[in-house]
Amino acid sequence: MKPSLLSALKFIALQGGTRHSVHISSTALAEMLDISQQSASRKLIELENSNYIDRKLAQGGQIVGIKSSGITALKKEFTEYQLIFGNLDKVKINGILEKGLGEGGYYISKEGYMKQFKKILSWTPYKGTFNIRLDESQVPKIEAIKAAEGILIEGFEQEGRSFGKAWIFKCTLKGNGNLIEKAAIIAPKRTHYKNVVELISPHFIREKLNATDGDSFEVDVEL
Amino acid sequence: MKPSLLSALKFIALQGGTRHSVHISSTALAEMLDISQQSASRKLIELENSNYIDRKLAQGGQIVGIKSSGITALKKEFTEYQLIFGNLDKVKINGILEKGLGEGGYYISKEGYMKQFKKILSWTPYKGTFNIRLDESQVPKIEAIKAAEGILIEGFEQEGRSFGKAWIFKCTLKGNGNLIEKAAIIAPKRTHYKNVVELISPHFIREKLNATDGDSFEVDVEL
DNA sequence: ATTACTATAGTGCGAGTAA
DNA sequence: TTTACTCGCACTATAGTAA
Repeated sequence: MKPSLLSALKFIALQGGTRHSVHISSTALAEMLDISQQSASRKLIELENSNYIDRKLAQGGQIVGIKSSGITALKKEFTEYQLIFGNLDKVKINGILEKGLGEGGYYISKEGYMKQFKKILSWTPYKGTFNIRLDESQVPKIEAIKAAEGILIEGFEQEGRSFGKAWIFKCTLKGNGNLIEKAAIIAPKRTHYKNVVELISPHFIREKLNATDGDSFEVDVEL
Repeated sequence: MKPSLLSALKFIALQGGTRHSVHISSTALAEMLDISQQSASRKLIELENSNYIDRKLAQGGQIVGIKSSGITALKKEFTEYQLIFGNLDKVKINGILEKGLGEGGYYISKEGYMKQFKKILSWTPYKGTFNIRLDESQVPKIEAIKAAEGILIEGFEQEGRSFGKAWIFKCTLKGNGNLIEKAAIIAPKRTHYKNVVELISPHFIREKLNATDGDSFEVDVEL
């Protein structure tokens, strides 16, 4: 959704449009958004064509209701601002199981990391990661999760190699009709945008949940 | 602030930019906003020129920090979403005292209204209103307050005239170094955008606070 | 009063590219 | 790899206006 459309939708919402239909005019919208009446009119048409709102012309304006996809868009926005201002203590992210490269398992099984996991999580991770690929729409969430700064795992040197710092976030995992209570997201401290999250857990999740690549999962992250 | 700039600023904020400087690249921003790298670069320049962010070019990208005016802009946005989704129980609005037309006093002093005020507020309003003019930036708040639906005051017929329904919102009033604990905003149920709110109170506020037109006040509204 | 069409003006986008 | 310039074109906004 284009930012300019969103701001028009937000105006309607501020009039109470998420709760009931509201009477607005293109002139009023134009004033509010500081654009011309004609542009405001077009925005309303665009919002309607994109299925975000219902419209009906009426005496001296129009009756507008925000449809569910419009409310979803606004909620997404709201959630992002909550993430920014730390108003959330849990975030749900959805994605699908992806085959790992085995790398994750190699790293986390290093004693330098394992010691810290045991101490912080009070369980011993299975020596492999469970990788979940998120779709693009979830990226802000994962970015914000990283920004939230989880529990710090210290880096260390071993066999002449250096293993970097990482964040972990406790989480639960739902999928295939099961719930895994003990799990955590592990993310290198210095990484950029990636839409795959790696989970550790005391269980060999793939086997326990009888999961195959492409299965859908929901991760509830504690911030 | 233009909606497209705001969405760029929000991206920076989601990276943690409200808390500390973040390393981002125009390419990453471009992907996220689904615009070209060139446009993303331009947005960052615009944000800097508009004093919303600090920038410093760095190895493989740039170090960006959100300045206080940027944070203010984001908070305003956040507040509006909180208003939309009813996540606020109090709203602060600021404005200046304006001479009333005497109309408000005429209406509220009608027995049909007064009876209801006494019952709901447990105090008897002074027979006049205290009118506060808000600047444009506060309009979303007053719109949202109305959308929140306050305590309903019923309409009635008297002397062949009909007096309409109204909402009241309990509030407090701060200004001239004083605090008025007992006050309420009264707004006709069917009105459109007006940037003046009318307050009632058991006190003759203008006298009690020794207030003159143009003085600044803060109204804390209970939703 | 409205909404919203058409025609034109102008802004902003992205391709190409330099540093 | 970056950032960010110029330039041409396309999209978008507004003026004028009808309904």
